[in-house]
Amino acid sequence: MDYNSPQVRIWQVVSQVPAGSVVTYGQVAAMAGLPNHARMVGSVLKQLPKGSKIPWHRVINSQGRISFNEGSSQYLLQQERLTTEGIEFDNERISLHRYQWQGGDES
DNA sequence: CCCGTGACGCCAC
DNA sequence: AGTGGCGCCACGG
Repeated sequence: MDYNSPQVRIWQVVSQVPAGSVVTYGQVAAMAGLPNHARMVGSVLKQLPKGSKIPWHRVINSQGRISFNEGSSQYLLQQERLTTEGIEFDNERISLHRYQWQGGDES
């Protein structure tokens, strides 16, 4: 396993996002050293094994919305988890201004 | 190998 | 605010 592959770096970034905060796909890509590769983040998260501890639900799109189709079981699961962590939805939208994680937590 | 698809993001209308 | 086009690129057929 290549511990410096794009997917591993993406996992590492997402893993650092604290409960109660969110990050956008593009932001994760940039933080992982892959600017302009937001799509890859979605692709990587999609492949996560189902029992994964990685907090994939804290990743939303740049509009502050969940990227699954509204009403899908996945959408509901993500929304449920975020709500549980204290994140508020304003008409299906999350205020990035209030919840977006700004990193700066590096060691 | 070519092509459609997609958990994206930006910008132009 | 909605729609469409494009850049990006991993995946599956």
